Amino acid sequence: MPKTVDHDERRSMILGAFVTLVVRDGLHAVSMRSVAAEAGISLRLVQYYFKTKAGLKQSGLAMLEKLSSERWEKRVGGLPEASTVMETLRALFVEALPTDKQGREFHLLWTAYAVLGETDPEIPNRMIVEGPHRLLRRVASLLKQGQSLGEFDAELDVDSEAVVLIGLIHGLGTAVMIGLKSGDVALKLLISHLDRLRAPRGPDPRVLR
Amino acid sequence: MPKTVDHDERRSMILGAFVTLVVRDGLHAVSMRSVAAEAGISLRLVQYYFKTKAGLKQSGLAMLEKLSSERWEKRVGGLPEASTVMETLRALFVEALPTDKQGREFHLLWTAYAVLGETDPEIPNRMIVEGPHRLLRRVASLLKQGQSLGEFDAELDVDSEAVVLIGLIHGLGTAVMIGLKSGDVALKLLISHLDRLRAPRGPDPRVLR
DNA sequence: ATTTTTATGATACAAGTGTACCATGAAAAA
DNA sequence: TTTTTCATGGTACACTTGTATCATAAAAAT
Repeated sequence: MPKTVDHDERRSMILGAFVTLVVRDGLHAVSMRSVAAEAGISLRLVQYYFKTKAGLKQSGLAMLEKLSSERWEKRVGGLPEASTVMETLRALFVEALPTDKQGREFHLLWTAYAVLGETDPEIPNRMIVEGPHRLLRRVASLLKQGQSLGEFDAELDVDSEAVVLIGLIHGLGTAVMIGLKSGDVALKLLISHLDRLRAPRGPDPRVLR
Repeated sequence: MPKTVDHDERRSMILGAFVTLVVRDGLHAVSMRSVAAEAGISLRLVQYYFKTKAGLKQSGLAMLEKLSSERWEKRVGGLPEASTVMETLRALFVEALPTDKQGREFHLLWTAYAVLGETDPEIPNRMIVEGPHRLLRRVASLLKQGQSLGEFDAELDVDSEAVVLIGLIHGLGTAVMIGLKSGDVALKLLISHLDRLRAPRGPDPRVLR
């Protein structure tokens, strides 16, 4: 092999340009040529590293999924050792709501893919549903853990509440995106909703009273 | 004027073809020519009645908004005279969730436009936010009415709860669309959520405690 | 009966699209 | 040193796109 170039690095560099363009012009408006131009390379190279446009779009979605997973892991990892489940979930809200530029980008990207996946057979449905499903299980597991620690009402059906939570996250996220409500308000509403799930009576859950 | 053709009828006929194509191929894939073919007319006529493609897309969104308003009015109007606020809201859920074909179409269309509006300057943001905003006020007003009738907890901040409700409707709707959860489950979750807002203790709310 | 207006058809045009193909420098393998 | 393999450039092809233009049947207005 000659030039010994790092394919993975090359690919993620191109995907960076891809994401930039999707955010700016919309997923539908991105072309092989525009990606090449944005990445500062030739059209031929975009073909070389992704073969087809469908490949590029699929890789874009896969990368989106991976990146968001990593960010979430990192944020949870950065939490203090003795954090409550409540605090962990709050961190998820901050991460998932489109409050900052990164959050807006993610929401836009994901929703665009969700819409595209509804009509485009080149985007398999499982690629869309996979991420939310993982998140769903994770939230349910957190709620269950919170239940056993006495943070949340023991009567709750954690699976149901998890669905409601991620539905609420996405729905409020969309409300923020279109400018119906601000990110701050959405976050506050999400937290108040979570407060409703708290264990009844007793200010400190760890002290049984 | 010669042929004396009904422009409005013509336009809504073409918009019907437009919607059919958006649902089948996605908003991004609809072209002037495909709309013409689907409507069984010539390309020239699509131009004639909508001038430009931007005009077609804007009219599509406007029609979507109008149709959904009308459907909602009709459903509420069809409710029995003595319906509770709770029942009215339940009717909204059934109408808004993508449970049947029509519901799925609406959710897909609206979300596609919301995504498009994020990057396309030809779709003014107010056209996107207008519908949700009207719905928001309506739900808030219903909740308030329900409060004064004793159906809902008097302590509730109805405006906040309205935002949570429409966020939940949209979020769960998306969950149904991508196949994360079924429409039945989503509806059940929405209703249980509404139950949480019920007035505490007291079987007959109209009799004070 | 002539003129004007309306509704429609056909088509041309420039731009942009994804993909395929051919060429080539350079580095590793032989 | 020759040969093979990899990374890249350039470009051509067949389509599709939105829009503009020219033409015309027919009906209303004059």
